[in-house]
Amino acid sequence: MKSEHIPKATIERLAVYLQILGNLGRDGVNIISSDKLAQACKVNPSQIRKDLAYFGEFGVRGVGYYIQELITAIKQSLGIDRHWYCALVGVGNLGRALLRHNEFARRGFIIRGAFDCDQDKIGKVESGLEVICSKRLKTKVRDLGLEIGIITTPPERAQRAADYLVESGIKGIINFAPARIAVPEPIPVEYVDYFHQFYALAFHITLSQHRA
Amino acid sequence: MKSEHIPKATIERLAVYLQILGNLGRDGVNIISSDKLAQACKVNPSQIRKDLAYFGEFGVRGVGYYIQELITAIKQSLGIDRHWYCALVGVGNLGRALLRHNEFARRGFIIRGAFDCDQDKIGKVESGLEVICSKRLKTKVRDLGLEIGIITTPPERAQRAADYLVESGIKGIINFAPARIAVPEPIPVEYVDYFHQFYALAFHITLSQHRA
DNA sequence: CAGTGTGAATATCTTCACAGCA
DNA sequence: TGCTGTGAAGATATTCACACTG
Repeated sequence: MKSEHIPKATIERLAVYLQILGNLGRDGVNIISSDKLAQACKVNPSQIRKDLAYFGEFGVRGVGYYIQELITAIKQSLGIDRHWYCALVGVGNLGRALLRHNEFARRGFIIRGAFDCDQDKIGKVESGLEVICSKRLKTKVRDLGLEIGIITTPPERAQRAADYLVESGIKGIINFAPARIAVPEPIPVEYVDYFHQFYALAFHITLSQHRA
Repeated sequence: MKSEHIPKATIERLAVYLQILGNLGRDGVNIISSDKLAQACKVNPSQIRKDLAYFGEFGVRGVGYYIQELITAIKQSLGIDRHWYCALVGVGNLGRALLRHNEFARRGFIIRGAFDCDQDKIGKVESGLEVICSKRLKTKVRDLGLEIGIITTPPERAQRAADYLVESGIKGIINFAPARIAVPEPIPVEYVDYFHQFYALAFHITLSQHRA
């Protein structure tokens, strides 16, 4: 297959497959069929086969998928078979929590620069990183090889942070601030707000109670 | 319209609309058209009108939507025009970070119980909450009126946490642990893993570089 | 012969286009 | 006149069903 346009939903599911495969691999499982994997992540088996087919042929007919190979293949497909250096902008509560969270490095997203525009914060050290003035992003992005920007400012400062990042030549942005940002077309932006999931849950609970 | 089945994507967008409307409201804007709102969140204007139509008629023809009214209407539609009491299971790094994060209470999700199965943690106080043995969930869920369970355990303990929560009569679960969990049909589960967004971003960046 | 890979069929979501109302 | 609300059309995504292969 190796098609051009890949559904957003496929990417999300690949991340889920990866998670499950990782846990299975740790449990010592070596091979899995699309049916079994489908059960584990509650999707349709053909969905899995189709999702994988966008990137290549990773299975063995009559057998299934070798877990370690499949993990490698998915990581390659997503582009996470390598390190990504990140710039974090906004050293508030959330920013500090993320800086301390060593899961980032473990998953290959290495925060190498912490930025803020607050004079009181600049120069202080957080998790081994000196907080640098946001206006110096451009130099640092170049010198440290930063590719991903992580915005953790308050909402009203998110756009400015995005502007600095874009200007500095960043390749993509993850925005944790509860505000939409505008960036030039080619730069991808992903939004993180786990309250969305809380809202969805509240909605589903309310709905089922309404029916009852 | 007031239809029965509502697309998952619609719920996600409602959360986005809410975010933008909130920011606009704070900026003193009173009325907005679906076109203007659509620009702000980069979706199709009909999409917004259709999303809202699932829940009722909130606009004024020839005028647009009164922002405060619309916010109220969306909150009601999602079931977040009230408080939700939550149980947090797993007082590790992530659990502690969430307990300290007062944004939860501000958005109406009040963590009233912190649970763990580690004897060393039980009895300690975190952000004003005494950590309680997970086995005592049932009593506490009843006594404190907890409705939502938040799982912040390591992946290998997520299923057990889910089992305790289900057994205790919880109405819905948010799972921050990087593992899928199985629960009986009627109980809704939402997964939170912001690395999914990092993966999606890495994918998009890699894709665009590959094209270049 | 079990289980993948995939074209065809179905289901779902999004966008269009315009009727209808303030 | 301007913008909502919505049926119909179009675009996308999911599932089916089976040919194909190790």
